[in-house]
Amino acid sequence: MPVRSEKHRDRRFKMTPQRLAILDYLKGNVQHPAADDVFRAVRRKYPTMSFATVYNTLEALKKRGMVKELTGDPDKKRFDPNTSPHHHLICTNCRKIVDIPVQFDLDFAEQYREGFVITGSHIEFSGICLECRNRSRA
Amino acid sequence: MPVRSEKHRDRRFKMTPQRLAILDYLKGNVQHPAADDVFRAVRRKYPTMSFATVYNTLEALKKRGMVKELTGDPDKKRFDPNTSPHHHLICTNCRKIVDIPVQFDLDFAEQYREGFVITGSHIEFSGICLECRNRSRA
DNA sequence: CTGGCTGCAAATCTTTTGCATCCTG
DNA sequence: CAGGATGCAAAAGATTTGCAGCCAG
Repeated sequence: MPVRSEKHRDRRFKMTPQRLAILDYLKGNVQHPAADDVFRAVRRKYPTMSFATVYNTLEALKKRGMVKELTGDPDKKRFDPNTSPHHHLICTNCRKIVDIPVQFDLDFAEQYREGFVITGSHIEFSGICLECRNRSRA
Repeated sequence: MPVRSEKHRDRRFKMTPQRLAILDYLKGNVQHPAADDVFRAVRRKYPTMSFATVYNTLEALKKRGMVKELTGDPDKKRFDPNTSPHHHLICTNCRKIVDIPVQFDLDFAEQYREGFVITGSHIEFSGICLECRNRSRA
């Protein structure tokens, strides 16, 4: 993977007002928003913001490693601006997702790799959040 | 969770020809098929099989713990008839998913649980499968 | 200037739902 | 026979795409 292409990619990442607004919304956001959340939030400032731009921007950010796409919510794609290694804990009731900034040793025997070259790992803990427990008790 | 309700649920699980065909297709299947895969495969024997029945049946099986829904593929819901505890390795290129029948110690400090009661965990390893490596090399 | 970006709408894809009819238990 | 299950079609969501015009670098 030549450094040249990396440079080119970054040079060609135009900082449009829309993209700045999306980046601003994502910065420090720990809600793990879906494209629709981003769209609704950013549209307040930019009423002409379109879905296509949101999807396009999220895809561009994903390619550049600036956000990660989450798979824990089976109903829609959600995004995480926190790109440092961490895991997730998701409420099976309300789909809230929180970060678990803990490292685990996840090495396992070659024999189970089925010819894959392993590039990463991610743990998805499931559970019920405090709010949902309180709600169901009411 | 009263035993009574469990009995009722099972008693009311009617074994229709369609459901038997879906169960037969799923049995021992290690492809982690999506609803569409199930539909296309089972429709060969039952040309009148409808999507609604496939989704309905998969949902019913999921409720009864007979299949598990996977989240590793962000494009669609996939199902796993292997209900024994295991993890997954997914090819980031072709989305092939293989089982990793290894146990890990995934305990972590209370302080990170954010008030959740944890009910489960699942590791998603990512990588590139042999076929995709060979293909890209060609 | 120019190639990438935006907005809008239409198209795709996946999954869900309403409802009349059917059939398992 | 009753209530759950099926099939069909339409609806609902989420995501993608085509394209003409726009603008950041």
